[in-house]
Amino acid sequence: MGRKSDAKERLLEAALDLIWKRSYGVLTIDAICEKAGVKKGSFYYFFDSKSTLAAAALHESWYACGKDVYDKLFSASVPPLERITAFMKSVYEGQIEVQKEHGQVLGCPCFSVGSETCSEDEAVREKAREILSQQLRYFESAIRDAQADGAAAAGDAAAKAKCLFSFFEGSLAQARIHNDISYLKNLPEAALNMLQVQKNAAVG
Amino acid sequence: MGRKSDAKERLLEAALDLIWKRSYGVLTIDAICEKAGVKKGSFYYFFDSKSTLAAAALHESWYACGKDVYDKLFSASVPPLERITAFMKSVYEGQIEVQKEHGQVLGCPCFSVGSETCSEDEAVREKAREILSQQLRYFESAIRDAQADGAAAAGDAAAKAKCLFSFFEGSLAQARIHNDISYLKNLPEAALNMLQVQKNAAVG
DNA sequence: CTTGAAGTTGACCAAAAGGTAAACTATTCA
DNA sequence: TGAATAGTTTACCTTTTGGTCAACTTCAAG
Repeated sequence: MGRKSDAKERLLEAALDLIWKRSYGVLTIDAICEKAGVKKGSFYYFFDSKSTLAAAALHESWYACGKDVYDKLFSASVPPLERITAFMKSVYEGQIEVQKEHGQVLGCPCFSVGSETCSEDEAVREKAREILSQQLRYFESAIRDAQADGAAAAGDAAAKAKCLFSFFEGSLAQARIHNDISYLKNLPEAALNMLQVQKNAAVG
Repeated sequence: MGRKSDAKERLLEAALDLIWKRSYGVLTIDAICEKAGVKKGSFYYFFDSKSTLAAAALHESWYACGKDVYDKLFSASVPPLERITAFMKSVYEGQIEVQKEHGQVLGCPCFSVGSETCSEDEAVREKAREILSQQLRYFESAIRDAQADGAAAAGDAAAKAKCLFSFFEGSLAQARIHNDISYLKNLPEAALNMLQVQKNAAVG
């Protein structure tokens, strides 16, 4: 019973949007409230600090959206290396859209925020780490499957996944920093190279 | 003539330290002043905003320190691929020290700040971009030299450099986010792999 | 149609932040 | 010695921010 409201959702959305488009540091409770069209009193009805809200916003964005995308692209029904290339391609295309819409490549909010909050703000830091660790596991299991198929070179799959994921996130961040989508264009191809797939030499 | 002072240097140092250990977002003029042991009036005597100071701090840290390290490690007297592996190794070892001293892997301030300020704060953003672009060029020219020597696979050196540099910065950022030095351990080896050096198969 | 739970509002407060300026101090050159 | 220059300090102001609270509104179940 009682009154209904979507204010909580609006706050989560506003916070994520500010974090993604700008940064965690730029978050103020006033700014979030204004963007969400919610009064400060209501903010404190739902959350007890901006850190709590930000962690919740990252959580929602992953468990209610991002994860589904990963699940689809990394589906076991797709050949393992294709999961990776398809994922890379989809990120590239996604960021093209983002740049068109916002005038800026925005990259991955967890990675940016994770780096920003790594030495404080435990709630946010831990949430970013949690999500990034989950994303890493998609890479790892695709690599393991590719190795089992003989499609990827053998070797420590966890270490390779860390490399590939670092390369991926690093490229995304460069694209954000330089607002330059070209950092993402060769991602699919470069990912395959990293996994040392045997290639048919393209004879000119 | 007039009075002497190192207040300006102390402000630059304090700002860089705060940015590196925490983040750009956490910078406040009061905090910088307190850390530097300088009164706010003096701050405004030397700088006109925190953004100006931060850009100057990044500038100083690169042109008065960082660049020398790159120049030494990427010296033309060293075989090109060794420049890269030696660089990677030195970053790994450097960050071990950083973690020991500060309890945290801190990574590369330009990369963190660049990502944080990419959609505002033009002065800082441009300075971070400038420095990162210069760093990229060290990679690019080493790759070019390695290709000329036949030590690295042929192909678009600029694109390869972007890949390698993204991988490098991505790994550093992961190490920072997870406070986990292991992201950097295999950097030298992984860098060589990325450049597709012909390897002597290690026969067990 | 009332009652209580759920959510909203506006007014308010204290602290922190950005920013200014006039008076002061130290240095050096003439 | 005394300007002129370079840097420092203190006190002050305004705006922004984080945070609280009591009064108010809406809703739905009994």
